[in-house]
Amino acid sequence: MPYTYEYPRPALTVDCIVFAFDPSNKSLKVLLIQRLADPFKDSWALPGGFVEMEEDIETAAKRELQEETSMENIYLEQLYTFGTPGRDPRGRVVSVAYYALIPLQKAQKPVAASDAKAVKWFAIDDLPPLAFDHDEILQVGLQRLRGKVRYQPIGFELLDEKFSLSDLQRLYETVLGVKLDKRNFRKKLAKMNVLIETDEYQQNVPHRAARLYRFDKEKYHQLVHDGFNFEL
Amino acid sequence: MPYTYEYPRPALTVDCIVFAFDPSNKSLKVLLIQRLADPFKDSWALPGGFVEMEEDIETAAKRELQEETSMENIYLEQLYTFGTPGRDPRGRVVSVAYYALIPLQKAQKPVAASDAKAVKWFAIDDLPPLAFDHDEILQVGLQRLRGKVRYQPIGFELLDEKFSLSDLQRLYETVLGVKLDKRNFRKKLAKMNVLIETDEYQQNVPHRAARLYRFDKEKYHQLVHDGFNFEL
DNA sequence: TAGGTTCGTGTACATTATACACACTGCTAG
DNA sequence: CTAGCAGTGTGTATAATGTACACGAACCTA
Repeated sequence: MPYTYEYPRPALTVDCIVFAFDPSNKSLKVLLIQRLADPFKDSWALPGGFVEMEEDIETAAKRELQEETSMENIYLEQLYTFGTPGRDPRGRVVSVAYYALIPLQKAQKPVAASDAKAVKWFAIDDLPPLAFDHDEILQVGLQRLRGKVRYQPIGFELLDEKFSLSDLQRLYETVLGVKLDKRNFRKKLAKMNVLIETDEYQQNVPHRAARLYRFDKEKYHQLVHDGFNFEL
Repeated sequence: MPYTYEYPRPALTVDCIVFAFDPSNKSLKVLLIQRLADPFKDSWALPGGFVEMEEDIETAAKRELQEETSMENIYLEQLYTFGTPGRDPRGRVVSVAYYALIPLQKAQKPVAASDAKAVKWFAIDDLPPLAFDHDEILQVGLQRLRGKVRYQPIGFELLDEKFSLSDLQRLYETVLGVKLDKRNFRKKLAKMNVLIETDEYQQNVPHRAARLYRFDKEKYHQLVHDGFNFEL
């Protein structure tokens, strides 16, 4: 059933950069799919797809994400819209890119959707070449993540509900690519007042177990609203 | 000459928020057009229009801008893409919003393009109701401007090539909505080392003339690249 | 020439950032 | 059972940065 318009129109897609953090080896990971069909058959690419006509763009991104990770309530933010003519060999395709932050544990086993041969986590510093302009999209996403982490503690979105302070520090060190001082890091966190101490401790670690903390979303939103500086 | 596709496609437009700053009365202004045609005939709206098929999205934004302001080399940045179904009564229209920063002097006399009955500068705190979801777009743009000003001195884009330190301070006070201390403001600026003192002074002012400064773009780009904090 | 308006400048004090080390816990392996 | 390994958790002194604050100089106008 064909659709006809008076003027030509680009196709509209979404692409998602799904970031996760693995505290065990301090690596930032991205979820990629292996394409099942041409163009770029068998290449790795960002998960994504066409936006349906009655569907909000962000809803489309969520739908695509859910197809791969079967997760709901994911932190999702619009990143940038890419629309240079020629970025897709099939014709003019404009893609709205989103990035998602998820705790690695909650998405250990991504499943290939119908348009993918495989789905896999890749460490950010060991990526295969990507289809289309997805390399560029990913770079923009990384930059944004690094920038954002400074004035909003989005780091929390990348950790499990309960986490140790060392995990949090490792996350910041990985994303920002710097080494932080343990005592000073904790001092600043304490002042921010967004952590809730729990009575739980790490389990099954071959050393003294660290206390686990939760994250106070209400206080956090207040602070973001007030333009608080979360530099660590 | 009709264009036919297998699946339905949204139309793609750009909208531009053009910010300018008037130091004389400390007001931040936005350029609006009055619509010539339905929908929202005679309403005020952000300048914008359809993206052509062979044209990059940013190029489209620049083109639309030039039609209204006849300025080139405008600071332009992609803001956000709005695509909620129903935001345009004519059908599904996805709009990539940009914001531009220009020195007011360089665009004193905007000219109405073919799709506009009038073009006018409005103070940000005295706006008419806007067509479509342009109120929302403008709010997002304002938020972004306020956020950005803290970690990138985009304020400079809003001033003439040569400006006094008081103008710059007024700009920051207006955008951020705070009052700053003159001596501390200058101390911080001096440390940033992005200002070049000229030998010129204000002309035709009814009081002691202030020295004019220029802005060292090279040093600035270096600092932005290094993640420098421009909070003032 | 007196008065109005904005310009341009420095210091003392409070706050915040940084550098730095060691005893404790809990597990593991001999 | 105990020695040692790995990671946890805690405080202080010093340097750097931010903040509060006032007045004489320049220039124009009436």
